[in-house]
Amino acid sequence: MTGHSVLIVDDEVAIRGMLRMALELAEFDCLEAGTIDDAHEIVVNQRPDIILLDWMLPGGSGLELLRRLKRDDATAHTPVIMLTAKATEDNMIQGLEVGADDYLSKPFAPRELIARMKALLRRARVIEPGEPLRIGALNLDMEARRVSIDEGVIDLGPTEFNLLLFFMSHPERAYSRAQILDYVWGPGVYVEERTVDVHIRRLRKALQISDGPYAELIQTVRGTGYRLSARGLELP
Amino acid sequence: MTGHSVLIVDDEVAIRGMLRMALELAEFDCLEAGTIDDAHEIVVNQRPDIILLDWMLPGGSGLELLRRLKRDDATAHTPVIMLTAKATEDNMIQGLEVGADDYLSKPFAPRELIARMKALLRRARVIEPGEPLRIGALNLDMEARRVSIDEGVIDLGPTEFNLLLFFMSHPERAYSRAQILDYVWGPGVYVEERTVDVHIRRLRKALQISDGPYAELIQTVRGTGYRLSARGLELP
DNA sequence: GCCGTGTGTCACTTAACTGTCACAAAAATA
DNA sequence: TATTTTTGTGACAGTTAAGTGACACACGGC
Repeated sequence: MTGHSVLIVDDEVAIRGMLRMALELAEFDCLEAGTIDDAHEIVVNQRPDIILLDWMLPGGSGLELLRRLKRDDATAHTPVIMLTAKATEDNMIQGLEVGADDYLSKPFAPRELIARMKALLRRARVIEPGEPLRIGALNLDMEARRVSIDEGVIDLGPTEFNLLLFFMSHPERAYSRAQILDYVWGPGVYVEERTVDVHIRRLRKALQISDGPYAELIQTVRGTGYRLSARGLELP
Repeated sequence: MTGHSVLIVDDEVAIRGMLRMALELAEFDCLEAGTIDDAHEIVVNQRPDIILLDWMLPGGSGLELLRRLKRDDATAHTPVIMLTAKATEDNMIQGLEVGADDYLSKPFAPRELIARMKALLRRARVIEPGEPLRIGALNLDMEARRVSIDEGVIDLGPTEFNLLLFFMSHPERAYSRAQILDYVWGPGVYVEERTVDVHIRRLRKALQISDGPYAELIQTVRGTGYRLSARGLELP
């Protein structure tokens, strides 16, 4: 994992410094930007391999930069990790809709940041904003917040929708209940871990409406949590 | 958030007392140490879930303890919050290098400390991503927590998965049953050594599903234990 | 107020996994 | 070959994890 370049976008010099130190120890090349305009310019000219983006930036939130990047073909495929201050409800989901690829809420462990960066770089899958997510005939439209199988609309509550959105944007990977809570409910929301089970069940039930095997997309990984995977399923 | 144990490492009794009070209110079990040696011993024997570590300690700085822990596989993943007089950048560099997970500079609000501890604990159980492990067509995907041969998914229980994970990350080397128990079951777990045999058998059986010689990967080393080796096997 | 909807939690059921045993088979030793 | 030691194997019961239905509460709209 050498030679990858990271762009750190944060307005606080101290935080940039800390991140830079941590990342350089992990052999990343660091670029820094304090404003959206700087960041945009650096992205266009220097093409970092990955972007760490603070949620709160002067002159528009991080979302604004994300939108600008994703609008531009050249940069649309750069993976972005969003750093969120904390518990601002559905930052996460909102960001997913616009096209961030992963999230981390402060305070976070440098180790985990690096682990996630590596995972993203390896996977090199980037969420396309606006593009509907689809698996077989299962279709999730972020903008309309609607899910359908073939032509049949699936009726999901907000939480189930977010849950499915999360899984569909992170397929083929197991998540613990704690992680799912973090991602879907937001950091700092304290609910029982088993609440996840109940919502998983509701989601599965909703997906079962069709006669396809879509309910089996969401698999339980015993002792760990859950995973969305289409492997081994016969999908149209 | 009940039942988590914290180790407080600080040489000032007054500070330890204050921390203990705050943490017990938040339902943490507290352990205390005043020196590095004490701390190290407690960590090894009692396995706290998280460590609060003062930067300045007699007989070496807190960093020294961090280094010692890091060197030891078993404790390398215990999250550590470093308490610093003031967050100097120097501290951060060195702290990050050896693996502290968060920093807090005195004086700090107990509330913030607890918030950060909770955040760290919640993330402590993240599923560590890693490079995919493969031998021939046998593929162990840590992120998905799934094993496959060619395209066929192998169904493993949690223990068998961990066992295979252990062997695949330490190939070509024989381990005693005691060692295997230590690594796979975790230290301090008392089960019969022959339990390993049974799980080895279950693992072999699962790997035999395919017609390849994958079950023979796990070899018996008579009088010693077991070993994973691909030598002499015809693998695609 | 009164609904309907969505949500989190609980108690209970069901299913899966685990550890241990007793015995069989194999290998080492005599 | 007979004996001893070590490992393989199938079955069992206890334990733990996940599935499930019901309920109570909060919320927004009427």
